[in-house]
Amino acid sequence: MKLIEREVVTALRRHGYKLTPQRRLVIQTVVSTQNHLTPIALYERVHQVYPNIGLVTIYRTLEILAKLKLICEVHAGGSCGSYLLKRPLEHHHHLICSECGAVVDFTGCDLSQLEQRLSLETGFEINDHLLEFIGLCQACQKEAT
Amino acid sequence: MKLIEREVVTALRRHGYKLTPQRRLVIQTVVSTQNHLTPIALYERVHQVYPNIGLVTIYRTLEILAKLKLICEVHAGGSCGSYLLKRPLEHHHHLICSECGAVVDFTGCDLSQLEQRLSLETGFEINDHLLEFIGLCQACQKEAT
DNA sequence: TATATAAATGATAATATTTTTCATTTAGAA
DNA sequence: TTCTAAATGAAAAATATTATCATTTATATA
Ligand SMILES: [Zn+2]
Ligand SMILES: [Zn+2]
Ligand SMILES: [Zn+2]
Ligand SMILES: [Zn+2]
Repeated sequence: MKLIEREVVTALRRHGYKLTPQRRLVIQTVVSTQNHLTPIALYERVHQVYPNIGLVTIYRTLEILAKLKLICEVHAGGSCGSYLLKRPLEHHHHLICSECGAVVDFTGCDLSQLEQRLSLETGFEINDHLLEFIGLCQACQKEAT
Repeated sequence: MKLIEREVVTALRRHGYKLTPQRRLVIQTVVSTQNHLTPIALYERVHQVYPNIGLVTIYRTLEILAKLKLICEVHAGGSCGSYLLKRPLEHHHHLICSECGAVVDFTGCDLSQLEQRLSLETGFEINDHLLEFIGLCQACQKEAT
């Protein structure tokens, strides 16, 4: 068993979750791919070796792994289905209030240095980036007191 | 009519889309809120003043506005439903191949200066950030030739 | 202004995704 | 080995999104 796999398994155990063969397989699959996977893509892979598994089990296992912060969510390419007027038409990003959903735009991200470093280190041809800051707007800060 | 609203309307016209009362209302609503909205939240608002509107019209209008790049998508708080093992448990981000979904992790984002600037400028209390780079991995670059 | 026409709408159905419910099975403690 | 709470999977329900199609309408043009 890979070291990282053992770590995930141990974390599950430590939090009192049982280690079922289904969960083992989900973990094995997640550990052994470099790609991000949707619940359904994951289901299809696990299903190959364990045809009896239910899609719900995938959802439930992902839920636990997310709660224990053992997996990350990827946004690029997908859609969270929430939209906003593009106020400055130029390149900009958002500062978002997690409480009320208010959005403030900002320009001047300057990630070019980081981008160049990553390009060199990984060989990726970088085309775009996604940057958001999450916090509380002034109004929601006051309400929280 | 607000200046920005007129700009959106003009852009629609310029691309040959008809200006229906339904579209006007969707645009008005998007223009007049600082919050990001889901299709359904938008539907509920427009529905108040135009009870006959269909949810499909909201979807279709958003689709057009997105294609013309007149709206932005927001990810914070939502879920794109794609997951990945958290390989370094420390704070890190992702470099994602838009072609094959391969993900490379990187650390050292250093956004603290930008974060501080935004905090001062907007009064937000910033708690988190979302950062992803999107591009083509080496393998997919070769395939593209 | 009246007319023609392609585009847009909304009702409905279809598809896709995610969550609930519940009877049965099972991992792990004792 | 036995017991019990947790986990599973089938099925249904709830949500979200997209497709189909008859009807309506915005706009170009006569
Ligand atoms: Zn940027
Ligand atoms: Zn997202
Ligand atoms: Zn790739
Ligand atoms: Zn960071």
